[in-house]
Amino acid sequence: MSVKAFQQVETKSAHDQVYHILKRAILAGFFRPGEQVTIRGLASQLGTSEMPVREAIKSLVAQKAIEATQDRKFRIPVLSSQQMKDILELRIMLEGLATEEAAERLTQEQLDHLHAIHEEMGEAISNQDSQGMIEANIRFHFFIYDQCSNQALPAIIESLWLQYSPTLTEYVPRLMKHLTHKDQQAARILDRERHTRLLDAFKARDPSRARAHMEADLSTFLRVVDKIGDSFADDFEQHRSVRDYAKFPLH
Amino acid sequence: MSVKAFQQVETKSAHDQVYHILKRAILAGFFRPGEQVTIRGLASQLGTSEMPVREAIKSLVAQKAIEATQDRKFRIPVLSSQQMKDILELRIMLEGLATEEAAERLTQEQLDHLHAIHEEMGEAISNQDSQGMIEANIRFHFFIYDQCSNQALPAIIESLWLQYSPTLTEYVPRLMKHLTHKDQQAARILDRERHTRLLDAFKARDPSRARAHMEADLSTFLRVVDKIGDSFADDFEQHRSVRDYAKFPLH
DNA sequence: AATTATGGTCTGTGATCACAGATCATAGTA
DNA sequence: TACTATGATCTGTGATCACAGACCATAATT
Repeated sequence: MSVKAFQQVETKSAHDQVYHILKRAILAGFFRPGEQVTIRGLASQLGTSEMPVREAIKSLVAQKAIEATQDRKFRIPVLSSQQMKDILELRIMLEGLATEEAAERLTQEQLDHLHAIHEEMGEAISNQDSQGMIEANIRFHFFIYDQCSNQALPAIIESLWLQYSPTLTEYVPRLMKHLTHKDQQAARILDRERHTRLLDAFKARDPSRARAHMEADLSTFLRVVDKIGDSFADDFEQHRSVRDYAKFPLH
Repeated sequence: MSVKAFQQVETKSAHDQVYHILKRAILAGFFRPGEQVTIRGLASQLGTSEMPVREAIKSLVAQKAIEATQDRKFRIPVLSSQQMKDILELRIMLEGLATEEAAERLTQEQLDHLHAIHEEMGEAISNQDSQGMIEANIRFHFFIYDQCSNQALPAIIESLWLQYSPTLTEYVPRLMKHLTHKDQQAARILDRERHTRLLDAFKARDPSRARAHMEADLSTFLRVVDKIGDSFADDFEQHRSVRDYAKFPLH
């Protein structure tokens, strides 16, 4: 289910297509926290009518990926640093478990596929293709999670990512400013470094080491968020901009 | 959010009301696994039009509380014993954590409220009021989870309950048959016994003991499901019956 | 000039309708 | 009698419309 967010979904229903497009767009950082989303706006930009968009938005509201405000509008949630930390705490548990379970089951073929995604991500970094980098990162993680033995787990992890991604995307460049220049340089290849360490653990057939790496990386980020706190969270504003959905075609 | 499923929701939107009614109905075992739910059927029985019901169903589909079948119908999911075990495994982690966190924060007032629910459940058992027993049980658990420090946790737990409750309700009487008569007698007051032990741990201000009790009880059930397996899961059929929504008034 | 009133616009909401696909009972046919 | 064909019915789906509330810019009034 979750990795399908970045695959072509072969459903005939317009509602499902809109739903998956919006999920992809949210995960890819296409929306900014606090940004308002409107039914008619999305409908016209996606070339469909209100109905499928309404249902998709309501579905995402149920998953807390979109927020229904008191004045009867929809917007992308703005997470406080406390909410970020809460979700990170759960991510450490759940993605740690999923990583360990996946490590116990990964076939050579699946490992090769992970390597392929890893290479794609390397190319995206080389080409300064941040969009491609983000998408490769998502596909890398969810390909792992989808291999875990607990079938209920990937969906929960995905729901956390959906809540968390827009604020995360907004946080990252701001977190960068709090790092030294040397650390910034390191951070640019950090994701890939993490993936390399994970792949090593997978190759070594060491599930607990794989889990430890995943947990450690998320814990590092948790500490950073905890340190920075809400010091810059107050300037999330209501965003409204013309959106280019060319990357998420409906047909 | 979650405990509100059993409170009066003061929203003006028909969609939200239908959504909460359906959640309550699902958690309370009102639907049987495999049972078909239809938009027009619910709309007429709830005295509203198709639109709010459509949106509510789509929301619940996104949470996997309702399943969209391949032949374009909606039905209550039928979970295999493996799916039950997967969810139970996550429940042990998540409800264990939530219980521990709640135990660290419970005020005396909240403890008193838990006692009150505990008493209600005792009366329901005495009166053979199974509906009241189930609802008291739900309120007892979610009142605890709602007190945990991690604000993202209760919603995840609720989503697991929504997936899990219909099949669980169907399982229980069948599991009973696999117990000895003496064990059956014990099982009738099992829920209350569990709650008593939990309340003791809460009163003793012992979070880790509270967590251990919660985990142990769920683990016991996990072992039972594992032992019984899918031996009787094949006779879940498509149910269709006239539903009495009198207990879930829309207005 | 400052305040109030007004009207247009944008929002979600609920209702209704036409339609296509699936299903099933019934009637027609071999 | 057994099989087939047909038509009624039920399903979700998508589109469209009217409506009320919020918002805002503009005009009228004090």
